Amino acid sequence: MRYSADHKEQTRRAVLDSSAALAKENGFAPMGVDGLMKAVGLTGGAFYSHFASKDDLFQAVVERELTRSLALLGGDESLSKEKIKRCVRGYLSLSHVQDPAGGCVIPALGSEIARAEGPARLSAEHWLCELHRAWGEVLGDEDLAWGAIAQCVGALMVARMMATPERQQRVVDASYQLLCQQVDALTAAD
Amino acid sequence: MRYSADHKEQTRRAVLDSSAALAKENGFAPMGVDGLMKAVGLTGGAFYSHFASKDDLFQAVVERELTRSLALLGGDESLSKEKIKRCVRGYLSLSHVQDPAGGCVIPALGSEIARAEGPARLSAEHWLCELHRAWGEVLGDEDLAWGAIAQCVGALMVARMMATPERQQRVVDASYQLLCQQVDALTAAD
DNA sequence: GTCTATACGATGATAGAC
DNA sequence: GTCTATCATCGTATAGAC
Repeated sequence: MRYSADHKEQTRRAVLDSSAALAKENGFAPMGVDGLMKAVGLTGGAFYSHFASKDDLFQAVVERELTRSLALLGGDESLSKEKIKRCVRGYLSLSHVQDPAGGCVIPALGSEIARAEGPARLSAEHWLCELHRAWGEVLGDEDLAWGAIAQCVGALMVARMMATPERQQRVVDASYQLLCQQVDALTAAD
Repeated sequence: MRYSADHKEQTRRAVLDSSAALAKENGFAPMGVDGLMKAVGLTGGAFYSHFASKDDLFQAVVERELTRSLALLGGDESLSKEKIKRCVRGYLSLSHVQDPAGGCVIPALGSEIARAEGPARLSAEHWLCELHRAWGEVLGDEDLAWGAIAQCVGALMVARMMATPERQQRVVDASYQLLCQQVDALTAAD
């Protein structure tokens, strides 16, 4: 073949990376196959050597993103309350608010995922439940585990609707303080 | 004129109502002007007698929705902790999770609003700050006011990503319990 | 595997008849 | 104000040359 053995895999990975960032930035639906491939230096026609359809890409993007986020937030075996607090601190940060392309997929594409009825939604459900299980084990409180996840997702969405950095910071800080209080209250009760 | 005086206003209202529901259900971007007008029994061409552009409609939809939600959640002068809890109970309900078309615009179109740079985003910011002010006054805790808003938004988004009603219910119930605990803790400290 | 060219439908928006 | 007809553009996806 005219192309090296792993060239295809590398290209597919590049398309996936670029598409994920673009989708989180501007939404998945308005993203065109043409512009998507141009972003990695190729033309639209080459897309279908790597993905069966745009829907196929959506599923791949969601799975890639969720796997990455899970590894970042709860994949580690040595999870502890302190580590969760550190993860949440990073999640509820101004830099995360202002960098949707590099951040978590849930606040960016959550509603699109919720509307999807295919495997993308099932992946999201599975990942969220997995994170809930991990956090619930450490926190010892299943309600708080769901509440913390919802708090993080909601705070980021609300902060991103704010126009000024000051207000964005205000929202994520408030959520972080609340979460810390709740986690610390549990610790005190141990 | 061939049409009664308030006919235009009525039609505009109908388009607005229908578009808001459709946008919350399937997203605003993928909604076509043609299908949008067909939903109220008209053809696509008539759209531009009521809105300058699709962007103009987006702005109108967001403002309409936010005004309505604000009235429902914090517009009343007789706001109290108990009333906030009742509002939150309705917000964090299975019926709300399963009826995006009739529910709050923030979890449904939040990311699209956040990406908008025009008046729609400013409207959202203003409305969220207004709700925060109202809840903050009653709760006497500004952090908790932001946290409660974020909790509601996030829980609804997370619940909508769940595939089964049981898991959806689980998520919103957990968030409701947490919020009640926090509000009651404040009341006890009064 | 990637390119160019193309088929085909849907989109946002406008013009003119009624 | 609403309709039909139309334009220009862009969308996804495919076919064939290299």
